[in-house]
Amino acid sequence: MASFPYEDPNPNPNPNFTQFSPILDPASFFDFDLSNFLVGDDDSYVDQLASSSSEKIIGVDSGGSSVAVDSGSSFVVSSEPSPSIRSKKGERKMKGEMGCRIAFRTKSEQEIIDDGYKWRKYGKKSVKNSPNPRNYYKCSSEGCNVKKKVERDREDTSYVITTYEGIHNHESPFALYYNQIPSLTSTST
DNA sequence: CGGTTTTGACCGGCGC
DNA sequence: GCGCCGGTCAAAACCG
Repeated sequence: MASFPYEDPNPNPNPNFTQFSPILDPASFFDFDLSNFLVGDDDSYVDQLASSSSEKIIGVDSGGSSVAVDSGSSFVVSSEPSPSIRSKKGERKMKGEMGCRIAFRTKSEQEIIDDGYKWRKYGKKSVKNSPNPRNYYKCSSEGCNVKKKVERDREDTSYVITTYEGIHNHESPFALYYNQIPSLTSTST
């Protein structure tokens, strides 16, 4: 089922879904409560997750695809960085780099969720909506300008909100790893 | 030595 | 025009 917009041309930075990577080190980052995702079409997702927690949320990406998730789940998908930052004319004055944005909230004590990619922290900022700082990461791979934002839930510091921006132009070193697993490769064809 | 992290400064956009 | 805010960069420090 396409519960989540996992229809990108490239592997998302968060393949840690039970149906995708049963081989990914579960002891590392599979211990989170993946049942909590964010849904929205802009930055308001934080506000949503802050107010809603036990209701079914329907997320719609810019493409028109609707996403339904179970109670408590939250997931954010956007083909654009921000639908509200475009000019009043309706034209996107954006540089046009990032393709999609995916945000999800996970219950974890550590915000450093290693998804298999190499991230380099390039900034830290305090957001007004949260007493906690927000960390900015960028994919270390050359040519891969994928960015990641990590911050703690302002309501539940037990939760971590991770926002991915862009699509990796390369396979995750981890993906390559489990791609070599004959048990998994058997899924192809 | 290379790569990464850290922290402050700087910048662009928006609102008022 | 100024202030606020979020986002990014950059120099230095640090670690392996």
